[in-house]
Amino acid sequence: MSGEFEERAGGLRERKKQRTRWALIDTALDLFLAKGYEATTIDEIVAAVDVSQRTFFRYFAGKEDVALSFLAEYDQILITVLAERPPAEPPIVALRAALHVSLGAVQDSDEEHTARFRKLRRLIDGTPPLAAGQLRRFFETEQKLATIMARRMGAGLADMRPYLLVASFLTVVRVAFDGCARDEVIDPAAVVLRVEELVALAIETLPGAWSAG
Amino acid sequence: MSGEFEERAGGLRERKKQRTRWALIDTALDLFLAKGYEATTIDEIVAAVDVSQRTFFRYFAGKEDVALSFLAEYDQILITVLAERPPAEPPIVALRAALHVSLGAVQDSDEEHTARFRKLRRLIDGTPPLAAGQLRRFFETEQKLATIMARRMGAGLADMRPYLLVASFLTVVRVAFDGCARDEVIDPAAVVLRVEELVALAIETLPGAWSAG
DNA sequence: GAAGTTATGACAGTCGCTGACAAATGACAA
DNA sequence: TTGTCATTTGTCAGCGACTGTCATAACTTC
Repeated sequence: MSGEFEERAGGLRERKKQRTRWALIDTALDLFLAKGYEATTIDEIVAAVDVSQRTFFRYFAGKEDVALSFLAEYDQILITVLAERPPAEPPIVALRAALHVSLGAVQDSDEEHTARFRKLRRLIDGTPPLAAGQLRRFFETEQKLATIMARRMGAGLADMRPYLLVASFLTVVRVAFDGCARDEVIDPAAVVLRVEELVALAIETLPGAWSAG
Repeated sequence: MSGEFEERAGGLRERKKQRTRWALIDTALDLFLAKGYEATTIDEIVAAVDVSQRTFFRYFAGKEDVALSFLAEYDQILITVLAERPPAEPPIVALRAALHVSLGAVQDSDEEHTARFRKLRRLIDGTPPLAAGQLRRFFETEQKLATIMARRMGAGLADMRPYLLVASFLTVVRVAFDGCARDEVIDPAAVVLRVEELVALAIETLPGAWSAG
């Protein structure tokens, strides 16, 4: 399911919008890969899709956004699932479960969507603005997850422990993605595997590494 | 010592350069605080300092950089000190020691520099581009520290544990800064205290939080 | 004080991005 | 089908960040 959005055909208008949206995304990704991110202009993208530049900026917040926006879906899954986890569950277990569902959605993507993941992954390495953008997305998700976690843990506003836990958890996930980039692991299934492996490694080694202080 | 750079007067030329540099930084910070970051144009900054726009971009990589660049000094301290710590020391102890030195440099700043910290701190909250920029700086420092840590720990390239430790450590520091921002703690001394407190809290609680998985 | 190096200014241009208004297009009811 | 309405799109004009180029000015060195 490359997106539960264009499936629910809300009408011709909505369908058309989704079509341009994905056309812009795919064209942008291809151009970015072919000529480089910075060397590609918005004008080239919109010319290829045959829409006006103004329309581009009605769909996306900026050049960076056209490449990264479709990842937001998975952040949302993470947030939603964590919020619905049983409150009695240990925090780290709940986080891991939410991550598992989110990564599962990545793995269940159709061919088209998998191709986008691959392209984006190859693209982000060696494109600092995109790497920075992804970093920002992680941070935004962290804020939302931390709020949910604080409620789960019944923590007061001054209690930093939920923030600490969520932030360090997402950091592990991010490090896993970075590692995949470094080792040129681009297949979504392989990436997913590696993320969960690193979370397991973190659970195994982090307590010891931190408690030596 | 607001910077070990302008102290070592390398000649008239060098002194003049440092003077314009700080003039640009201070003017920018003041304007950003007065009118807002986005509402302030580079033209306004350079007009106030009476240099050309072109000169501005010879000193700084961009609008964001003029506000954040002077923090780089402290990242550098962190890196240098970690590299010089005795290899036998437990990793977390070495990180903590390096952090202590870096934060010590912040506390030992002169009045002028302390004022800059305050301004920047007030500025970053509610200015997403600057917050994102700081996030990026953290990430860059993380990469460098991780490399040093990998060498310290005698870890191979595939071993992610040094990355994991450094990244989670810097995340704790970052969360501490965020907490200061949220609670409007702007005094450098208070910020420093809070960061070290949160690191202590993390050492106390993170192992337990992570090992429950 | 002359020669050489380096910083600065002026100018022109590209590109990302936005506001405003008019034209086109799909939605819906008569 | 047709007319009305809401929404989307294109056009245009403009701002501001940022860069390359080249001449000029400033410091440095001998």
